[in-house]
Amino acid sequence: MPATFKNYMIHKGGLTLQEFDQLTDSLQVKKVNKDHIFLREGEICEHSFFVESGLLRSFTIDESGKEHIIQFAPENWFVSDRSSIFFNEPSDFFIEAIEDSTVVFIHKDFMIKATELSSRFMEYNEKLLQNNIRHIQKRVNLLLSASAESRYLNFIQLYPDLLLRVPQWMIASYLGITPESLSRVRKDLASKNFK
Amino acid sequence: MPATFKNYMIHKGGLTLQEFDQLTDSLQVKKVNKDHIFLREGEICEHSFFVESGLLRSFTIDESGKEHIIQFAPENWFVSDRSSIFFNEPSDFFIEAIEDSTVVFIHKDFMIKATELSSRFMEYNEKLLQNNIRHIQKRVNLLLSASAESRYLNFIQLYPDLLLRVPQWMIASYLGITPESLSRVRKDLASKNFK
DNA sequence: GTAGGGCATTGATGTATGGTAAGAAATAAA
DNA sequence: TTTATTTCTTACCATACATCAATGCCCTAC
Repeated sequence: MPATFKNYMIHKGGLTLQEFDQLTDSLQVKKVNKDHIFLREGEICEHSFFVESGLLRSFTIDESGKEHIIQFAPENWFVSDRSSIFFNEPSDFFIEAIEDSTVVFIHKDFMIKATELSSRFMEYNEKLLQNNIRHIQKRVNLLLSASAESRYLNFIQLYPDLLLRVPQWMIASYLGITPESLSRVRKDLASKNFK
Repeated sequence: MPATFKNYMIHKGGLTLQEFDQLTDSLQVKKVNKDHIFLREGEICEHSFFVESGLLRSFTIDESGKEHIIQFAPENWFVSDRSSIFFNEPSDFFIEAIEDSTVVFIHKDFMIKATELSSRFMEYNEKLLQNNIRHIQKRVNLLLSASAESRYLNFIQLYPDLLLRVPQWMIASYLGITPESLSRVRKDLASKNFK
């Protein structure tokens, strides 16, 4: 039984206890180890994932074999390939556990049924979508306009908790720079703070 | 009467003629000149804009005064600041006409009412949202992983028609490079094609 | 026609970030 | 504990792209 997720859906997702209980067929909770892969590039994404504990990431791999991190998903976050689910297309990216995690597998039916069942859930779901857009949009803007250093500072502000949990090379990958560059950026910042 | 928009809504948006006619209060068609500004940074966005003819762009201006183009909107495209509309927040960006244009001002009520009126429109609207996410997501991935040259090539593929209509410095701005750099990229590509 | 403003190109040079390689430090494995 | 493996740092050099400045090219205005 997905305890955390159930609470989350009832308190934030706008579902009643009764509604939620009608939907449990589409849910599975699993404990997975670090490095477990939930989705591979080319597969069609059938689930959203809700992280009850632990930490996931989604990332692409480009032609030259480099990874580019799209998103981190710590406790109480969702991660999936919306486009793959919605358009039934092969996914562009991978989803993987960075830590041992407890994850709710939410079959795509869940969203459909929940939307039919509850207009409050529907509103919640649209809010998620809109939030998602806002977030990606800001990221585009940062990538277009900001230096590596200010993108890093922005990251620290947005995800202070992740700083400690995520290896630096992944943060670098999220920022669109190399681990070496991030190391240098950090060195510069440190020296500035001592002046 | 917004002829093109009406057709568009009926053929693609899932509205019936009757439904559409109930919603015209929320619509206004305007002819505007090149350089007309529809939305400024800091304002709360009250409308989506549908381009019947002409060409719009949305863009941000960073602290150092540089413009960064978010989106081009030619005929039959929508442009707005979804986040500003949905969350009632001041907008991060500007929307402006690049050409003399005929534009439908769609008050935010339109979407709400149309969604209540027609479940087919609701589906259409969600499809728009999902498409939007897919698109921005791909752009993030390109910005993270691809060189200026391949981003330009990608742009040509995606928007062959815009190539001719949009000044190069704006394409450069969309790609996240300077006009000078784009000029050099083009020079390189041209020389490659003669070998 | 001439004048002026935006736009594109080009060259010279600067800067931020990348690539490579080595070593240090941390973490996991044995 | 010792050994491996991964991660982080640092130094040196390479490269992509930015910046600055000059020139020419269209435009449109007059």
